[in-house]
Amino acid sequence: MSTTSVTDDACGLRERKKRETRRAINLAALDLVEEKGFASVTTEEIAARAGVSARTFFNYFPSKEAAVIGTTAEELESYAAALEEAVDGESPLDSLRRILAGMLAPASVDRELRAKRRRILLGEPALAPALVGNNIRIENALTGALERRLGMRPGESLGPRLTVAVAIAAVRACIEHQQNGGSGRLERNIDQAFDSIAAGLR
Amino acid sequence: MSTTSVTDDACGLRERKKRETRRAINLAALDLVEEKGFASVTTEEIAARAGVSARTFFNYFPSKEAAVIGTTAEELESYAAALEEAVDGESPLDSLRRILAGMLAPASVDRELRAKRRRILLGEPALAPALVGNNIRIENALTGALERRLGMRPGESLGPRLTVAVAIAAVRACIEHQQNGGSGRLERNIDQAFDSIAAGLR
DNA sequence: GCCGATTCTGCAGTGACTGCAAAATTGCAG
DNA sequence: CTGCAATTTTGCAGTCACTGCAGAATCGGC
Repeated sequence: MSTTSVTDDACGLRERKKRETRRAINLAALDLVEEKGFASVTTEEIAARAGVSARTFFNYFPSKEAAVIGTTAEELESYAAALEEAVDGESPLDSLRRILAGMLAPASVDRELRAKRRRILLGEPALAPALVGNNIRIENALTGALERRLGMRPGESLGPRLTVAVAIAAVRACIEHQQNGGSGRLERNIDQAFDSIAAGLR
Repeated sequence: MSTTSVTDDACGLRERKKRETRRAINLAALDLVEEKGFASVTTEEIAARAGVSARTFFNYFPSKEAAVIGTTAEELESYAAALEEAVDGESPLDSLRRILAGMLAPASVDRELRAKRRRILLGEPALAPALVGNNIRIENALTGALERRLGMRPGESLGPRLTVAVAIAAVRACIEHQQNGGSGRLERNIDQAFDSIAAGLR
């Protein structure tokens, strides 16, 4: 009901507190997973370190995995907004390359946090299923955005969903390639992957 | 029931019995999910209907989801073998189109079972995360096969993994498109998707 | 300082999943 | 057939993720 702007305006104190709690739980989860490994961490521990009750933990996240991953609706909206706005001379695939690469790169702000996230999320094989599950959310958000950018109704054409799904798959393939000790460096491989796709795979 | 399936070498009696048990659990799981929905089915029920103890259930499948999905190592190997062998005039992407489409199409044998599987697996949103998780196994198997077909060492190049990941993503996008009430028919959309990819997405 | 609405918390319960050791079953050799 | 070793099944006890519910605490506006 409140007119929450695109990213964030410090509206009520109540809202801010919820964000802080959410963030605290996510950070506690990341730290604990780094210390002991995903399997050895209990939701009670995470809740305790975050300073909330065990029950409140599940008011913020539907599962232990989700608490570690910690993707917020705001992030999704922000990526969607970035894709929705067309940039001159940039194809949808180009935009996706830029946005998805940005999700992985440690940003100027929160540099260490982003790096830590990446290290922990990609270093825990037990999280892989949950991560690809999370990709579905991202795919849906980006598909809607691309449809709007192209002036289409939802589901009108297969095109937007296909483009988004392929782009996400490309990034995921590069990550997987890296984890299996594959050749090359991540950033470079992603560039190469998008070039291959634009040129037409065989 | 004694008709051992197509790709089955009747080795020992012990081995055959394990296969039958595995299959019985999978079928029981499918039936029960169809009757009551995934969330309302317990692993004990599945075990009971399959005629094994609750504990034995977990000797065959690591989770409730896996029991419903029921992908066997033999299936994976069979798909991998199909991809590994090169066919004249068929690019890797073409082979993947043929093989992946074959996984979805109700085969001549087991027609009803395949149809039922498809109906139940795709009709249960709760299974979506597990299904994409399962895709990782398929991706790894197919990536290895394509690497061998191209005479590459594992991880030598990003190419094979990228091709496989994109192909799987294409099929998944078509399914998702269908489930969201999107336009067109599945078979046709898959063809169109692979054509788009071969032509180079933008 | 008071009230309605939201949020937090404790409690009790269900059910997935695991390790362990005894019991049943199988394959094989004598 | 018959014991014997290996494999598989099973029951049991236990841990932990996750849920509904109802009361306690907190917040925002008056």
